[in-house]
Amino acid sequence: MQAAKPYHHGDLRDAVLERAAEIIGEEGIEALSLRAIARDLGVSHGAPNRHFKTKAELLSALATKAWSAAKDATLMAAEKQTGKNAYIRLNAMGRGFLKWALTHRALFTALMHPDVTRYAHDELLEAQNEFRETVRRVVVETQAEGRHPEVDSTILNLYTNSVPFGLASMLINVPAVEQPGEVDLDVLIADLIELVVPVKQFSADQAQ
Amino acid sequence: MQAAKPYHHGDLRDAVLERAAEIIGEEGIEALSLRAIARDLGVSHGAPNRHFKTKAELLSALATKAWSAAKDATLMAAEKQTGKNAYIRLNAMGRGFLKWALTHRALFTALMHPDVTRYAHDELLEAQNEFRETVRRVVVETQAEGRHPEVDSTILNLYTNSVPFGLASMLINVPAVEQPGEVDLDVLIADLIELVVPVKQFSADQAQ
DNA sequence: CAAAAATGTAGACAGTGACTACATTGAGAA
DNA sequence: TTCTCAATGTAGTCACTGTCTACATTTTTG
Repeated sequence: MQAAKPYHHGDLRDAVLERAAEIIGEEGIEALSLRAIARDLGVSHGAPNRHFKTKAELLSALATKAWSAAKDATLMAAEKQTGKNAYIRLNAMGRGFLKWALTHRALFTALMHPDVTRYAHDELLEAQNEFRETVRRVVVETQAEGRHPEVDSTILNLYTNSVPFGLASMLINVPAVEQPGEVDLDVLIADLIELVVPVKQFSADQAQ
Repeated sequence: MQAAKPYHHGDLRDAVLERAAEIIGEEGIEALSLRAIARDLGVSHGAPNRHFKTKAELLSALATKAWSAAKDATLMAAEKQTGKNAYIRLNAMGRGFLKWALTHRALFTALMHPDVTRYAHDELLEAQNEFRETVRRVVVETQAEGRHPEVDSTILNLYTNSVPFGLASMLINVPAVEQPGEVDLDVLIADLIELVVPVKQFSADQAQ
């Protein structure tokens, strides 16, 4: 006979976060319920409360994870362009972030959820700050290389961030916005980011 | 003696929508409850259901109202620039929209709520479509005047929309993003939109 | 003026978040 | 190793919520 189900789950905290992301993706954030998660994981309805005192705390933790994952995806895109100039790296970061957001919609949703701000924990602010600094550093570099030198760097940074965030928000949350096909996605993303951080100027074979 | 409270409220549907927006602004969308709205308005807990069969329907109606208000604010900004070229009109629309979003945060939140998409009614799609067409027309005009002629108009339209939407989303929903002061708001908005739809080129006294 | 549609009320039900007291387990101090 | 206690899971409870019913009141309409 099989060993009886152990009293302790072992990794309930992560399992709850993972299932929460699944439910948000499948049924929407409004349908998220601690008790349903507990049922799905085969634990009692109170168990998740050991790891998240309130539902807001669960959302906050999910958003923290999302900021961290977004930073990783953005950084990884930049590292493929090590050695290149800041334009090329920032362009890659924009594409990397946008691709991540569109392929991890539940996490991006948590990231931008209007109520997460209200109950932001220190960890959340920390993860969010790391993301922001990661981007800001390269934005400032592009400015040193001649991108919009006339503009205050805070403004340029806000603008640069707003495009990927706005695009992801609209494509994910706004009904009936033109949804790109699977194949076109990378091209669409590249065309859009090119408008914010142009790099075609550095590509010899693109000379028109 | 006072006349007894009338059996019928008179304008319950609008009152519910208005109170819902207030609650979202004050306590967040997660705290929204049909029963609390009913209590606040002094009607029985079931009364709102006569006007909104489900909570999702209420959110959908609020989003519809929001799209319509956003369109009005955007159009009104454009009409002040009648006769000017499309750059100037589109720039004004961007500023008008962003100003509206930042001064009507609850409505903008409803507009972008991730679950509204899921239960979108025809009216919502209609209101959203009117907004999109309003913007798209002027975007296409700017392109005819020489703005990014190399880009597909759908891409340019997505990009143009993404900046105000992204900025509003970040400033409203992302914790600890640089919050501008009251006085600076118009300047900040103008500087940001200038990056998307430049108009300083048309202003003689701005020649550097 | 009568009938019917619209609107509001009151009660019920299952599901939820959050709290409690209690049970089981595992890790570190003795 | 054994004991102790913090961490983790369980089961019960409570107020509250969304939604559904049956019924009451008002307004509209034919």
